[in-house]
Amino acid sequence: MTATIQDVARAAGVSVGTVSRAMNDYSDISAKTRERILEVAKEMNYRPNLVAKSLSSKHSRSIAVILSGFLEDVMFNDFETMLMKGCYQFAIEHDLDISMYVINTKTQTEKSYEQLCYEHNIAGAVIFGLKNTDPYFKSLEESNKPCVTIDVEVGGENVSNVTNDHVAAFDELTQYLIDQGHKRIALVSGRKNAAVTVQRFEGAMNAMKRNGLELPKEWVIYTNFLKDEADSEVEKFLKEHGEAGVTAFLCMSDMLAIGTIEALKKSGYRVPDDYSVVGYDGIYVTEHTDPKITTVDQNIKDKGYEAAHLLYDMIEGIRPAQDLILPHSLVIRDSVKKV
Amino acid sequence: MTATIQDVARAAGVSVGTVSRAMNDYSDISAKTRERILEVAKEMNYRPNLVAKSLSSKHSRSIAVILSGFLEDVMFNDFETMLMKGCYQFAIEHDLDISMYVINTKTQTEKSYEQLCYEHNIAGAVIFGLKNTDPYFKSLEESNKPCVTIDVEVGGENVSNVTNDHVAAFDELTQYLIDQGHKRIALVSGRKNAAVTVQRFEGAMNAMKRNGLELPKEWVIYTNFLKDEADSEVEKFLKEHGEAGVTAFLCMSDMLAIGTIEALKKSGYRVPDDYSVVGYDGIYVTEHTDPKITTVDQNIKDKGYEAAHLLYDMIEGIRPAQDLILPHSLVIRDSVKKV
DNA sequence: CACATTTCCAAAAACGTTTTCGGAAACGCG
DNA sequence: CGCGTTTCCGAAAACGTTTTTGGAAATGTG
Repeated sequence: MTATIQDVARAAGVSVGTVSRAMNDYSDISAKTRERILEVAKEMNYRPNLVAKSLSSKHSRSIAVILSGFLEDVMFNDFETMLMKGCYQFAIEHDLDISMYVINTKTQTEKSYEQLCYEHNIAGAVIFGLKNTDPYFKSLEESNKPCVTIDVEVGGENVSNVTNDHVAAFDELTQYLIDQGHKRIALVSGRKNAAVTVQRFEGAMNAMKRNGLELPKEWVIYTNFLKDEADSEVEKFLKEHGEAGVTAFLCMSDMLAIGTIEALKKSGYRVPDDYSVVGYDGIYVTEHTDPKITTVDQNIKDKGYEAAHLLYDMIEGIRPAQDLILPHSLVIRDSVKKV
Repeated sequence: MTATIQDVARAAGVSVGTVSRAMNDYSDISAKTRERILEVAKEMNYRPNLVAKSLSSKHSRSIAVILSGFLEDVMFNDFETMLMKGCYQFAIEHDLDISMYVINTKTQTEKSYEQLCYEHNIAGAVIFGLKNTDPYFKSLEESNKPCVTIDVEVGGENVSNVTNDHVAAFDELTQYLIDQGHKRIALVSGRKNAAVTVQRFEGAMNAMKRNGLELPKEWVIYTNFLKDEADSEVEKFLKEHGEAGVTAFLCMSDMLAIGTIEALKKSGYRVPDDYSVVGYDGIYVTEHTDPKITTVDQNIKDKGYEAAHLLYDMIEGIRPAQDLILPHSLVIRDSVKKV
């Protein structure tokens, strides 16, 4: 079996408390005994039991990534993975214990955020995938445990948010389309009341108004962010408003852009020759589609890293809860043609 | 703060042991007191601290997914995510506590598998991403904790392996190409000595020999499973052996297929009209490329689910360690043309 | 009714750590 | 040398559970 602190203590001829002090680099121990204990520990291949450590210790070095709806949507694999990579990167660099938990709307009602933290003895979490109707909104706000949400504004004393300036980013994306000469632009939108939808819509409108452009009601196509919906809805749009002279589709996500392109191709059009299309998110598929999709990269891995960073600082009392707005970048590829 | 078992005991007027018995549905407690305790617990919103539970309890209900090299390669996001989804699915259905750990070749030397399990009090793990030179090979074999590897044969009393019949699958894929009339087929291969490469090579050769086909040395293109390598190597191949009359590229992974298609397009060829290409893995990008790529789907999510399942059964003593071969399926799409 | 058995529960040990408390030894200073 | 500090470390409490042990009460049996 694996050696415990008791075994090390016995072997080194000291008490367990002393071994603990040696292992944790405390001050009230002589250099000589520390050396000796460390040596013995190494020889015995001793590793502290993190569970016991976590139970006993006052301040926990464990954080978590909480993914809501992970098991439900098949779409955004990249997003979650890249986010986690960022978080894990930070955790490893700072020797934090990190784990991942999956929740959904149902489990959110059964167990508060604070309870989840308590159950697993974690100091805080980076939370991704919350819908704005989710019970966790209240749960987080009321919680004493710090947390960092991604792309969703919660409020509360202990909750930070890491996001991009989606309004500005979408404005920029729209402006790019306009700069390429597009004047009649259809908007492929996400769920009507989702926070991200609202922000991106605002960005689009800002750019259009600034350039004296109109966005007729019939030109906005609503979906639930699902590729297949974009596919069928755009197909319908082409049938109904094909003669309206639209030259470009401004999509609120990359998956919607992919669906849009599929619909266009199916209807016999070429992208970008007949219609231009842009996406939003910067998931890696956009590099491999035909044509490669012009999009806004959210740098999701950095977001994960910075979220973990901020969480850590909140836990350690280095930084207070705050909102962090990370830079985005317009990625120009092949799905837009100058007209 | 959150209620502990002590608080519940006090509130219900019983001892902590009794509360524990009530919560865990043990037999030696009267139905009446159980009811009462459960009620009190519910009212107080009591949730057992899983860390304490895990420390105290003899048999742990925690399993883990261990990802090796997670932070290194940017390529196979899908793979890991889908695998995890499968594992988490099983865990949630069976009320297991599941967590995820990231290791790499370096951390493998520092800490054995058994130590990692001990540190986190986990009963066993599903392990993905091991390279055949990794230190964990020995570590797993010597370990007392059960584990399930994915796609990699380790050996040892407590280690199972969940995989596909890659030889048969690649044979099938090759046969499909042959059935479509292709006789001169180039092979875009992965790392020379990797287990998966060897198996897939064998499958390809089986099909070719059976059909009386040859595979000249110059027609096998080696890569490290990286898309960009496929891109450049195939480009080189076209320059050097463009006149050899090759009509199809048999790729050992989907990413290689994507790279191959890019190279072909860059060189002015159309897929599948000028050259046919097939991939292997079934990652979701292949559905969105142009053309959509014909491939072999490994059903990675099922693999995750079954791996967790087998792990659980090993822990509970229901099934012994064993190798599980899951079905694959040929997914015919648009990247192959009949010649 | 006496005794054996069963049912139920309280008390306490155990899990492997950290942390607090207190005291012995070493040291410094007059 | 005596006394106050400081340095170092052992003992024990604490973290929140589960599990073992033992015994009182309830039940069954003759």
